Amino acid sequence: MGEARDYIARTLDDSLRRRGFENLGVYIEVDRPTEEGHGDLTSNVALKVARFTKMAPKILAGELASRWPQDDIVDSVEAKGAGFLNFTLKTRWLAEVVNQVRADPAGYGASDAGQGARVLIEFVSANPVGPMVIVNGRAAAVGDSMARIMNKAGFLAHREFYVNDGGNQVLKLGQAIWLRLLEMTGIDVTTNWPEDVYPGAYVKDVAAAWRRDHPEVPLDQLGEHSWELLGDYGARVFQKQHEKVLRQFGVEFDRWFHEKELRQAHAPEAIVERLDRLGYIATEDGARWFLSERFGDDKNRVMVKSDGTMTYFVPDAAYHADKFDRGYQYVIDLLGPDHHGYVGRMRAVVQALGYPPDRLEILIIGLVRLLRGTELVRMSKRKGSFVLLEDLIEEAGVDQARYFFLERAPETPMDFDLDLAQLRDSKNPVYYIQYAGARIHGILRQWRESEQQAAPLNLDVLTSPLERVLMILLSRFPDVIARSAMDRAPQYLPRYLTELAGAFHGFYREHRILDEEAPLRQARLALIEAVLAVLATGLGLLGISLPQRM
RNA sequence: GCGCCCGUAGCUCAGCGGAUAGAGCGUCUGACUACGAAUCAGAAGGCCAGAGGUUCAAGUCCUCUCGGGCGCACCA
Repeated sequence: MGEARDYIARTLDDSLRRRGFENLGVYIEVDRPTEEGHGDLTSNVALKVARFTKMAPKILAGELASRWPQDDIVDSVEAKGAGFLNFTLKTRWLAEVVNQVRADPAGYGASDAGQGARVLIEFVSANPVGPMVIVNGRAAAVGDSMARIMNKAGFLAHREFYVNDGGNQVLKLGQAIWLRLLEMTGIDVTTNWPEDVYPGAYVKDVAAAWRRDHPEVPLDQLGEHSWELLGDYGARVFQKQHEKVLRQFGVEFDRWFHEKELRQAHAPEAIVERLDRLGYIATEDGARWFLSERFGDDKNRVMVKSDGTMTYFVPDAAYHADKFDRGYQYVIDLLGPDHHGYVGRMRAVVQALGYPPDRLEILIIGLVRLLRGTELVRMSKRKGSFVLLEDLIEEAGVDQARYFFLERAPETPMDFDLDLAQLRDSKNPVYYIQYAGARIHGILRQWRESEQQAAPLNLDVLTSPLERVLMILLSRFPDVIARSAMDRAPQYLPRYLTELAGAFHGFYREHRILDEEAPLRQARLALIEAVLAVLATGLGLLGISLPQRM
């Protein structure tokens, strides 16, 4: 399809030049039409260039159509409407896509849209002070699939999880573990529980685990001086947990980047010094401020508090500098909805440090509201009440959960209906796609078990409209992936796969395969094998399985 | 108050400045003695929140208004 588009665009350009219209190439667009009956590809170039050619779009389109050269790709050209050119491609040419897919079933869909650009996608980055919740699952699904899609489209994308194990949060976690340890000795800690320490009951398990690992330590020797130690222990426990749950969810990170390492290397201090040398640091009220307003931020930001400690922002700035220093051309952050107050300052610091600010792409993952039926489930990390990602995986399954997260635009707020996600019936759209694959597997299985002889493959016999629709969809696959990668929009893929599955189901109802004469049978088998390959690749990019039987 | 996201069919949402705005669910009608009915064919359902503007062309871009969500710490 891409090939046909390029060819048509070139030919249009030639025709315009022959008429004496030079340099109109940028106005040539060849797109897939939004409506049926407008051909396989369409161009609005006659409308676009009207003000340069001083020709009525209708007339120019008519002339371009009537003088279209003979070729193997375009079957017919029609001038329609206000000046549109509608191209119908030769069915035989389209059928070549079947050979293309069969030549490399797993590789089909790849493109060089990304031109090998190195990309770092940071996502989830949940603090290691508690279990992962459903919102983390959305970021995990989006980030992971985005990386898979971008890699398929010729980018070199890496996945990274930033572990906030260096700050105050970990101390607070240590304090909570300490309190839970005291509790185990019979002391009442709940009555005077400190307000800013997580009361979540899950900390009890961590405390118990620590006790098992360190039975020799007398509990009365623990105190405030132990918080860091206990916190580090807890952070490691939770990171392990995160890794495990994410792996279950089909998400692997290329690197877990520890804030602690940055601190040990004094990278945060270096960042403040760097900004200071550049003249972007001012001292006021005993604190050192980054003058981020100069770079479009709402207000200046404290980097070093008056007590000498650094704000969370500083190591994070150092982390981002590190990303660019490692040679990534695109740095993509997927942040939670509660972080969009953070975007301005991060952009500002990147710019201040001399990195290209437009290469920092911050995508805010929309809020996930949980419903059970119509009832809103309230979540609060501080109160310790929330639905865990592992519970969701258990209840809904990986395939369903990932599909729900990936079918809509990442930045839009969504309602996640736990009841609906648990439905294991046809209402769940992921089955629709998987069922198409299972049907094809069934037919291929039956074919292998039959006594039928294979015939030489001749794609000329694929002439029915329903076959044609499948071929067009197959040929669009690389474009869909490329566009999904360029727009950072994984949601294009579920929609495409639903369309492909639907086209297959329609074809399947209408046409027989194994009952046909050998040439047609062979060609249709090849066609559905190609459909299967694309379904498998597409679902694979989404991290969704394609079972052979359902 | 300021900033970000969102207002499209009864519901959940697509829609890369182009032609008659789409899909799934729900509703209604129909289709299996045939490779898997978790399927298919069809119908009904819309002042794209509202008002201005830019454009040959606006659901799409710009401005304002209204409605919903979220964020605006010497917290992380």
